[in-house]
Amino acid sequence: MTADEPPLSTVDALVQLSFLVQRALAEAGAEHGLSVVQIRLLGVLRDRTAGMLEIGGHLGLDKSSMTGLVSRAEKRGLVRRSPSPHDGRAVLVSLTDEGRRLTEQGAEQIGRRVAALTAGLTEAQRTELTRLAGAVING
Amino acid sequence: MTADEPPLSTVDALVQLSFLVQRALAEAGAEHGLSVVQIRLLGVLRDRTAGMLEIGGHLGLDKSSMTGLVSRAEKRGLVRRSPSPHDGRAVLVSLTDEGRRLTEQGAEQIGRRVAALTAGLTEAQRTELTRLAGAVING
DNA sequence: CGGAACTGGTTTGCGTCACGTACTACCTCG
DNA sequence: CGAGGTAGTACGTGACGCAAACCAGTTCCG
Repeated sequence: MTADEPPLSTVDALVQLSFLVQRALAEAGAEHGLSVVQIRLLGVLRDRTAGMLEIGGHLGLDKSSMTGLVSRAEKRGLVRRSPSPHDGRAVLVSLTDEGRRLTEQGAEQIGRRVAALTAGLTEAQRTELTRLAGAVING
Repeated sequence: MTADEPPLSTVDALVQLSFLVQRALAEAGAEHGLSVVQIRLLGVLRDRTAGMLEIGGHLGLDKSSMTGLVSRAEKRGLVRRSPSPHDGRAVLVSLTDEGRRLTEQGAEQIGRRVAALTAGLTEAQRTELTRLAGAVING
């Protein structure tokens, strides 16, 4: 008998939910030896190709943190560094074929895991949750 | 003019929302030199006093990870290790007064930051979001 | 043109965090 | 008592993350 849990505050609910999602992300990544940060890196590069600084902006990381992050991904053959044609200082980071393959595959698995979290909701509830989450995101 | 964003899938919405919340957590913690993990540690200890293994279970961490985590918190005077009266092997971890103070204070700041995320919602929407998140959590 | 100021990245050094393995001390059960 | 399981710790390794110093191209301006 699953006891009725005490009602959560909005804050507690969002915090706990975020941990659930993060854990799903971490587990999905672990299947391919990817950390959450690496997953985010691939996610950012999915539809664009960007410089280190720009990626760091998306991820909220310092540029000095980027070097190692990208280098590790590069060493695994997921990502490629190429010199910017317009700026001799800059570097463009993009997915390799292997990286793209892994990104698609990972996205699918993350989808499955996160969807499983909402398996207990009705379709209407899921839609509503998505709408509300979207409203928060586009604050 | 904030352009209408494209509609997000449920998965994308939850993932992005989780990152927003995690960032709020990280920022709130940073004000006191606490990492997200340390915050969680304090959170677990807020209403109970537990052994290393039990805490590790709540946090999803290996017992070997716990030693360092608790030791660092102990070094900052936030947490105390005491021998279990019933089991010579075990150790009981509990908050110090300083740790409790910081926990309360941090909880309040986290509350503010997370609440700020939902500032754009109506009260009814916030209630509904909380209900749906709760349903996922007790899924 | 030529130097000053700026900018994108890397390097280095330090601390946090997480894991696996190995080891100690302490139960518990037969 | 001895075998086996359990709670924690120690140690080495690796991913992260930041700050500060540094380099090489860029841009700005006189």
